[in-house]
Amino acid sequence: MGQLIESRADGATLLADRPLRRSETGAIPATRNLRRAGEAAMPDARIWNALLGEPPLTAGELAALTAIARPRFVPHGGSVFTQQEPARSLVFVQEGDAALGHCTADGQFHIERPVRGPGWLDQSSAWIDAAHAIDARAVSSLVVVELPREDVQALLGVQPVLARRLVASLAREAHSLTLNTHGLMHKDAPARFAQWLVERCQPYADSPRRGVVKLNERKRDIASQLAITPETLSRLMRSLSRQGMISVAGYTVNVADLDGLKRVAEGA
Amino acid sequence: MGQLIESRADGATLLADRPLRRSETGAIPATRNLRRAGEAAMPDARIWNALLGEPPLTAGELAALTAIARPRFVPHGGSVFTQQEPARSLVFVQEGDAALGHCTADGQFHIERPVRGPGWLDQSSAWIDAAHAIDARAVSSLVVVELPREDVQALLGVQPVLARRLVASLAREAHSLTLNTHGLMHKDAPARFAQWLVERCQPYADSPRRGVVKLNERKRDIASQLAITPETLSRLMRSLSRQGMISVAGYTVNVADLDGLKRVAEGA
DNA sequence: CGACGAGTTGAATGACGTCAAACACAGTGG
DNA sequence: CCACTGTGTTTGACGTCATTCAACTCGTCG
Repeated sequence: MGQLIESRADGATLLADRPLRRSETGAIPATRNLRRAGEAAMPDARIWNALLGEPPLTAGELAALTAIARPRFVPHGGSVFTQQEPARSLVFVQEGDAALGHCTADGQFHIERPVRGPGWLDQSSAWIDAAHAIDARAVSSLVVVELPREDVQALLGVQPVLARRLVASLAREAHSLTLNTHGLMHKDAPARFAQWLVERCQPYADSPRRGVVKLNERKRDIASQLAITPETLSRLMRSLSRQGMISVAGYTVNVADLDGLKRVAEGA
Repeated sequence: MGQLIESRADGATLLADRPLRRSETGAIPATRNLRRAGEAAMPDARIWNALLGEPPLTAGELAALTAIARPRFVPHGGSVFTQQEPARSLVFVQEGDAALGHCTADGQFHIERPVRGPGWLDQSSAWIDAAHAIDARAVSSLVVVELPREDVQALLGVQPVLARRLVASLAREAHSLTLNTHGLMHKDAPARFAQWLVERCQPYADSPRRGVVKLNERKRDIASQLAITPETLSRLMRSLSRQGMISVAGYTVNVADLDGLKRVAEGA
């Protein structure tokens, strides 16, 4: 009860969904895999397929992967790995919400990229005997899985299809990092935010120019990902609202002009 | 003759080396490989080892790679590939100077990352059937080599050591892109420029706190890489000079306080 | 010489960050 | 039901950093 209610210019009355509060994220999700450190479940087919891309893996490949997986439990707020720490495994999140970012001097953690559910945290550092490039933290309780480099390397020779998948996965990351770098170098804050919205906007089936974006994270964390301050993000949302491109109700953003948003995302 | 001469506060009189002028870069370098489009030489062992990292490749591996290499000549200023263009090969520069960047509306090319001699231009897009993430242009005349994805993929199964190398090479790129992104998000212009200097500063053997950086590109291109304007770069150099950390003579930067520079690079 | 391109410098503008105050809401304990 | 607190967001005033625009220098090339 008692959620934020706002009435909008278009006549719709929207019920704002719950913001993510610190105390809530602390609660351990009611998931069968998260009971205790010792008994974290091994990743299943769904996880591996989500990590390694489209064509489903064969039973043999799944078995080979599962054989080398080293699952590990990380409590909410805990550190998965830190920058400078030498990487000896490929690391991914099997379940839960994590974030890549870096720790400031005053103990604050600045999120650069959130990583949800099945998703890689670091699939590159271990291959080149380098330290992890950035810190990784548990935003919720997590099951992370480590794949020791030597073991993965041994698999490469035996399972060529798997090798192809791992390469593709790494390539996907390099590709998206390249695009991301490009955006940071040449786009201003409004363009980056508009792009962020466009990327997660689900257009309505009946009117593809409109859509909704649910904000699942605190706005300050969104700002952090965009490399701007929460204040600036707030002003950006107001500015886009005034232009009639979006309307904001708590943690729900109604996109009224997706094409306009795309234009802003390209511009500058 | 008639090079720029500046006298400095520390009393040294320095002969500035030649800046890169547009017209000069147009000249085809006197290199045996660059005669005509048809006769670009196949990459040799030196090239492959530079591309794929430390432990030298075996004769068999070299032969396998050379068998699938498709060399191609690109004249100075020409386009190697463009954004949006679907990638069907891994692409690297065998010889010459290229640059990754993007073309502005008014025909200007903004350099994001220069790529010299043996160096990858795009080793990720082809693996995921994506378009090239950014444009690539020839800063000098080039021999670029394309490795068709299917052929490389076939190699993966036969040459596990080669697969390991390709993965490492891709991982190196992902790792450095991650660090780069980090810098763009959290460091201001002075910090980024200081880092840029530190990275290419060759410290003197007898006094490791001092060193030299030769600028091989136009300053506006350096600015472009740092995502700042030439004016700002000029002011930054003056500012660091005033603080006594560097002294600038044309296209030679004398680093007087490497530790100080490193401090600036970390700060902010 | 004059034109041009590269670099520098200064003044003005703008974008974004910083700081402080106010507000909204959830959770607490009376 | 109430006040009280803590966290998250919003808003405004202000400062700072970097870009923009315009002038000017220097060296090269025609």
